Amino acid sequence: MDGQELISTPPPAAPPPLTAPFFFAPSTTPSSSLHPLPPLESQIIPDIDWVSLLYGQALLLQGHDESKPVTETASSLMAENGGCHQIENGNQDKRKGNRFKKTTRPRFAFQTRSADDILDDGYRWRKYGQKAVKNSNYPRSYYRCTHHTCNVKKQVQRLSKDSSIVVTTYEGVHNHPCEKLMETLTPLLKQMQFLSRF
DNA sequence: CGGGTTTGACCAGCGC
DNA sequence: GCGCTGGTCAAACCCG
Repeated sequence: MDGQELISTPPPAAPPPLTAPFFFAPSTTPSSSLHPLPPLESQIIPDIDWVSLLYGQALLLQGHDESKPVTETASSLMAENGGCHQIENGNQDKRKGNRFKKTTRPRFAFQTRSADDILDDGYRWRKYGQKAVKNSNYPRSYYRCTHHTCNVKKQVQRLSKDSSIVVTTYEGVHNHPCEKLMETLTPLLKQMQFLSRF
C-alpha cells in the first residue's frame, strides 16, 4: 500500500471483526511490562488468521461504528458515484442460466487517496472487465482473485467528484492466506517481538 | 508460452 | 415490451 492513504471504512474482503485483535503475544505476567516470551519461532503462530487480525485492527483504529454494517458504507459510496444495486447480494458469474443469481456474499468498500487505481492489498488480481458507468467520468474496473479456489472479486473506480480518490469494493472473503502480507509481516513481527523483550 | 489486460459483445435486471 | 445499465465473457492482444 505504498503511497496510498486509507481515508474511510474498513479494508478488504475480510471476515467479521475480531473482538480482541492483537499483534503481540499476551503477557503471562500482566503486572509486568516485560513479557517473558517463549522462543521466537513458537511465537510466530503459523496458522494465525492475519486477515481477520488486520481487519479487526483497522476497525479499531478507525473507530468503526459497530452499530452500522460496513456494507452500509459500501452502498453509500457506490451510490454517490454511479450507483451499485444489490450491495449485500453478490452476483453469480454464470454467462447463461443463473447469472445474477442472488447469493449472500459480503461486500466491503473503502476509499483511498492514491494516484494508482490498483490498491496493493497483497493479493493477486486479474482484471476481467472495464465499464463506463453512468454519472461518472471514470470507468469502473472489475477484478477477480487469481487464486484457483478463491472467487473474491473487487471493483475499482475513481470518484468523479474527486479524481484523487479511488473507491475499491471487495465482494466475498478470501479462502486462502495473503502470501505477500505474510512475507512482509513475518520479519517485522520477529523484530518487534525481539525488541519487546527488553 | 503462460499469465495478465483490453475491449466489444452478450445477457439479465430494472424502470418506464 | 423496450431501452438503459451494470456485470461478465472471451477472443485478441501484450508482455516478461
